[in-house]
Amino acid sequence: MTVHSSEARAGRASADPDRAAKRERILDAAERVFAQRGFYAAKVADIAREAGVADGTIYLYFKNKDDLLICLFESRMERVIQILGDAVAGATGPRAQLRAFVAAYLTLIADQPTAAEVLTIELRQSTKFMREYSPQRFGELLRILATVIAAGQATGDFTDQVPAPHAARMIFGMLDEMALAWLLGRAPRRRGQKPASPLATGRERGKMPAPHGTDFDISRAADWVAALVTTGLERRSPA
Amino acid sequence: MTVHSSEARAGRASADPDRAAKRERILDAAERVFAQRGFYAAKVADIAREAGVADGTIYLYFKNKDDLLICLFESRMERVIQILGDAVAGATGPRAQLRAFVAAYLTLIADQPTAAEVLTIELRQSTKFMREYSPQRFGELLRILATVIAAGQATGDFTDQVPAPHAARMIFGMLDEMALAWLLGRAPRRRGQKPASPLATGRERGKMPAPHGTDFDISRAADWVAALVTTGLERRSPA
DNA sequence: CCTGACTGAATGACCGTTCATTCATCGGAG
DNA sequence: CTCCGATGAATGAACGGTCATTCAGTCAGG
Repeated sequence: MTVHSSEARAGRASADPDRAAKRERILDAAERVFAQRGFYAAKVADIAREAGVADGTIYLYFKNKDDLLICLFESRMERVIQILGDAVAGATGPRAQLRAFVAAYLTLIADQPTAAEVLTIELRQSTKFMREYSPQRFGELLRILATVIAAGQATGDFTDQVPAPHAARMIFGMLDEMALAWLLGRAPRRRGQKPASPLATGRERGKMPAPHGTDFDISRAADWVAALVTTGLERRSPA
Repeated sequence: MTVHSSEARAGRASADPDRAAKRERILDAAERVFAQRGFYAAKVADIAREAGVADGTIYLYFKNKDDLLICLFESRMERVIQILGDAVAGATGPRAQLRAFVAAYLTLIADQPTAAEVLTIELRQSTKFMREYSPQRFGELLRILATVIAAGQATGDFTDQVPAPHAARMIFGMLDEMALAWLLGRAPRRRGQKPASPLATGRERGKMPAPHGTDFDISRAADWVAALVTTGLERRSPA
């Protein structure tokens, strides 16, 4: 399908650019389906339908369902790291860089909620695996942050009470939790199908509108995170 | 179908205490198996064997596999909340209470790594579901923390730049991430069986000893978290 | 004997994966 | 330019393996 004018040329030419596009179509579909149903509940057939291809076609592009998840992770994570790296590079001085990182991360979540949902929620279904499987990507993200902090410690802007790598981990934890809270607090489910949750196979409980009433402006979260990270909770000077 | 937990009473004399004990045996077994294999990869038969009962027996105590996970969650989470509540109650003043909470949480992780693994890692396999399903328990935990913070804000010990509930979330995120890092950084796998990870069905990569070389004294983590939370990264006074 | 807790082999549904087949496209021969 | 066989991407029905769940028995205690 599609292949109109362009590809023509040198015989097999259609293979490369077209192939990549279809691969991307499948990844996009997988992203949507995983986000909606969760990895384990997502059927390969669902993804195929969503991508508009046959079940078997998926196996021409990916080794198996696991491979699909891994490739999706790699693809999206690369994008994330790119953006965060740019954000940091675009700021000057540890404080500004730290703030830029935080803001960029949360903006990313807000802008790409579907991708974020997969990275933040569904991939956790195999966090243990993912972090064992591709510590690089995830470590890369932490390293960007740790580098900023270490730099700040070197210049004396930041205290060195907390080792930079651990500080980075904690900050990531804060961001991750805020992202999670925000993602779960949005309009609950999308389409008509079964309510997605991997476990909900059994009964269907009346879906509560939002987990706790958790629903907030995520851009404000950046300020909260930045405030907590830089100045902490304690009042600086007595009242 | 199946009994509703507490109903029994009258009927069989031995029924109640005995029954509860066996139920607990199954829960313990499930905890171990889930921690080792992950929820989806864990077979009901594995849990039965681990508990020393027949497959069918599990269904005399739990409605189904999902129910088993839910009950496990409820059981362990109750314990956690109890302990954290006590820790806070045992300290005086917002700062001390905050520190007590942090220390108690991480101590819990260190003392009960198996339970922690289930709550922190494997339950995440269905975070979306769990948090939708039982927001109470999880919210309870956050509320303990938020209450401490709000109290501190009221007394003027803490800044109110960050709304207490969100501050609580962020702190929990930090703790969670540190717990995760520590749990994943320990001696990788236990028994002989397949390497547990739900996804690793495919190839088997030479298991790296530890994700990044992440391995640290978790009790020290309490200090880091407390430091970051209370005073932040920025140096208080110029160098 | 009853009773009912317990057993574990048997059942059946479900889904990832395969593969025989289809068909659009292409290049060379006439 | 047209025709023809080759090519391999795409298809989707069917396969096979894996478990969760069931239930017809077993048996110990009363």
